Amino acid sequence: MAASPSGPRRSTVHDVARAAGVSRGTVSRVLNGGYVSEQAREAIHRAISEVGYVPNTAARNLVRQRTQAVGFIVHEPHSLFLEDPNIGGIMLGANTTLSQADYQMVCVVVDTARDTDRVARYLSGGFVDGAVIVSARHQDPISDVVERLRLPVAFVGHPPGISGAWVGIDNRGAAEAVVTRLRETGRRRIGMIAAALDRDSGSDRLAGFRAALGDAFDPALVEPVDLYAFADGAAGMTRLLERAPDLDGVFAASDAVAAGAMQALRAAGRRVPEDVGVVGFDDSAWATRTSPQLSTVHQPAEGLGAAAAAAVLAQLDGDQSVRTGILLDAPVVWRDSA
Amino acid sequence: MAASPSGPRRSTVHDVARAAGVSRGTVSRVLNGGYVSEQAREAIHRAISEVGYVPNTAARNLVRQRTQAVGFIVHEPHSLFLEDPNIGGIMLGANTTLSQADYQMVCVVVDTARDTDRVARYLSGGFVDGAVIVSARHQDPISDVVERLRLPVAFVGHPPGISGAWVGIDNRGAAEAVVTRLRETGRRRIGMIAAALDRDSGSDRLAGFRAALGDAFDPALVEPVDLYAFADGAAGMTRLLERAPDLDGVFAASDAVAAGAMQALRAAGRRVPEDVGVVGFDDSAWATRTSPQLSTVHQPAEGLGAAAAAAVLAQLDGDQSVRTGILLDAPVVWRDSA
DNA sequence: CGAGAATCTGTGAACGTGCACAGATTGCCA
DNA sequence: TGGCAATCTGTGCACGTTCACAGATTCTCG
Repeated sequence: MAASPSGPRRSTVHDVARAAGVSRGTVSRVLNGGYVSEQAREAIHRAISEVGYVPNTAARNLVRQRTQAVGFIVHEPHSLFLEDPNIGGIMLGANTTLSQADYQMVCVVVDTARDTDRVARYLSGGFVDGAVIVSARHQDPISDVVERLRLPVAFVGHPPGISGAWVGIDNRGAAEAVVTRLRETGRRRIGMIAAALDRDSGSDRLAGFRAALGDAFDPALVEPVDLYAFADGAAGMTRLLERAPDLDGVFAASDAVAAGAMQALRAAGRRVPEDVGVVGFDDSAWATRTSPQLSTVHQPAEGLGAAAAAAVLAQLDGDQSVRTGILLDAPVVWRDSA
Repeated sequence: MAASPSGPRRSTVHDVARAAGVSRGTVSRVLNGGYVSEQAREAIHRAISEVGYVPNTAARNLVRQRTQAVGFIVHEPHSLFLEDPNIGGIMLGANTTLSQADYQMVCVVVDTARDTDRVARYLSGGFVDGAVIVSARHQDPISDVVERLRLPVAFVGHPPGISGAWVGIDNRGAAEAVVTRLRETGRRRIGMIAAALDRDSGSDRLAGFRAALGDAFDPALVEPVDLYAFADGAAGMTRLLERAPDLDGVFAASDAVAAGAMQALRAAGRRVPEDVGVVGFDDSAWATRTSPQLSTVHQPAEGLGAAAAAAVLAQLDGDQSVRTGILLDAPVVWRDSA
C-alpha cells in the first residue's frame, strides 16, 4: 500500500475484533492457533473477509523476530548470471519451494569480489532469516560470514572450503555414465574438451571421463579450455582434431562447448554423428537448437534450487539432521549428436 | 538473525544511546537527519560501530508504513522465464537500481493464468511498496488489480490495454537506423522478413523499415511471417528470394529469423555478406552463434529493468510527473553479416 | 540586556502484532 | 455441592523504531 496518499487505511486486527464483537487476542488466536470457540471463530472469519483484513507483515516480523524471507544470493560476475543456463531454473525451484512455505525470496546479485562485505552486511542486517547461495568460488569469504552469523544457509554447488549444507549434482558419475554410453555405441577414440578445471564441476567431469575409460584413457585426448563457452569449444575442438584426427567421439564439458565443437567439426569436414559423436553437459537451450540436437546430461536446475531452499527451511524449523551434502541425480539425455 | 537460538541479542538503538551517553532520539536523528551537534554525532558514530548496531528493518517498516521492498513480478509461463534471453538482464538492471536506492527486490514468478489472484493477493498483502511487472499479455488482469490498489508499478514491455507506466524500446527508430545503415553500405534492393505483425513490436519494426526507405519502399520486398522463429525466417527468405532474386540486403525481424534466412540464402547459393547483407534484431545468443556473426539491434535488457525500477521509485517519491511510456535506445551492433 | 530566533536534546506516544497472564466460564467427578 | 481441570476470553506488555512535542541552550540583533 505504502504511498497511496489518501488511500483508505489498512484494516487491522482491531477492526476485525470490533466487527466480530470480540477482543484482538481472540482474533490473534484464530490466526495463530489456541483455544477459541466455534462461534467466535466463525464470526471472526466473517469479519476478516468483511473488512478485508490482511496481517501486517512488518508488525508480525517485529514481534516474532523473524522476517519470513530467505535471500537468494548470487555471488558471481553479472555475466555469469546472464549466461548461465541453469541459474533461472535454480531461482525458479527455490522460489517455488519458498513461496509454498510462505517465505519470500529476496534476490541479491553481487558482482565483484570486493562486494563481499556488502553481502556480509546484508546478511547480518536481519533482512533475511536464511539464504540460498549460488557461488562456485573456492574459499568463498561469504562462507566465513555465514558461519560467524550462524545463519541457516545452503549452497548450490560445492565449492571446496565451505562448511554447511550444499546441494549439487554428481558431476563425476554423470560424466562417467555419458562416456560409458559413448563406448557402448561403438566409439573407440573418445576425446574430451575439459573446461573450468579450477572448479569442482569441471575437474569432476574430467575425473568421470577418466574413470569411464580406465586403461583406454589417453591424456593426449584431453583438451583443456578456460570457460564453459562456445568459442572455447570451437577452438579446443580444432586443436584436439589436429592432435587426434582419428577421433570418433567427443565429450564436451558443457552444451555451449559442445556447440562450438560441432561447428569446428563441421568446418573440418566431419559429420556429426556419423563421423564423430558429440555429447554435451547441462541440457540447456543450446542442446535443442543445434542440429543435430545434442545428447547431453540434464542438470536438474529446478531441483537444485528446490533442494537448497528445503535445506534452509529445515534448518529454520530447527531440524538438526540436515545433511551437509546432497547430490541430485543428473540423468543422461540421448538425442541425435551421438 | 532469526533462529540462532543462543545467539547474542542484536543491539538496538538503546544500546547505542547508552554507549554514546545520549538519548535514543538523538541517535535516531543521526540516522535520519535533524539537528544534532557535531560532538554527539561523533560519539554516536563511534558507539554504532562499537556495539555493531544495525537498524531493525521490521521496526522501521512498521512505523514508517512502508516495506522498502519492490516486487519483481514475472507473470508468464515458467518456460518463458527460463528461455527468454532478456529476462536475466532485466532482473539485473532492476536489482541494481533498487539496491542503490536501498530497496530490496522480491521476486515473484507466477506461472499459470489462474494464479492471477495469487499475485493480486500478494500485491495487496502489503509485502511490497511497488512492483516491476514483466508481462507481455494483452489485457493482463494484473493491470486492473494494480489500478484498484493504486500501487506504484511499471511494466516492462507494452502490452496493449494496460494503463500506468511502462518501459520499452523504440522498435521503429531502431529498425529505421538499421535499414539506413544498410543503404549507406551500398545495398540497393533491401527486403524485410516481417514477423509478428499483430504485436506492436512487429508492426513498429516494419514501420521503421518503411520510413527508412522512403520513396524507395517496395511492398513486394516485404515478406510477412507469423513468428519470431528460425523456421519462419528460412521459409520467408526462400519465398522472398523467388520474388526478388536481385535482392542484396535483408532486414529480419529477429535474430532467430535472421539465422533462418541465412540458412536459406546459403542453400540458394548466396554468400553473406558478399552477395546479401543480413541484419537481425535482439542481439541474442543467436547473433554470435551464426557465421558470419549477425549485425543486429541490441536490446538494452538491463536498461529496461533499470528504467522500470526507476519509474517505480519515482512514483514512490511522490513524483507526479512520471511519464506513462518510456522508450529506450536500442543501439545497432554491426558485426559481419552486413 | 532582553526578546526572539535558531539550534540542540530528551520524553512520550504511536505503528500492529503475538504472547503471557489472569480471569471467567463450563464440565466432570468425588 | 465443592473442587479441580479443561476450555475460552480479555488485557497489558513487548518488539525497535520514528516522529511530534516540549524543554534547554546558544546566537542575533535591536
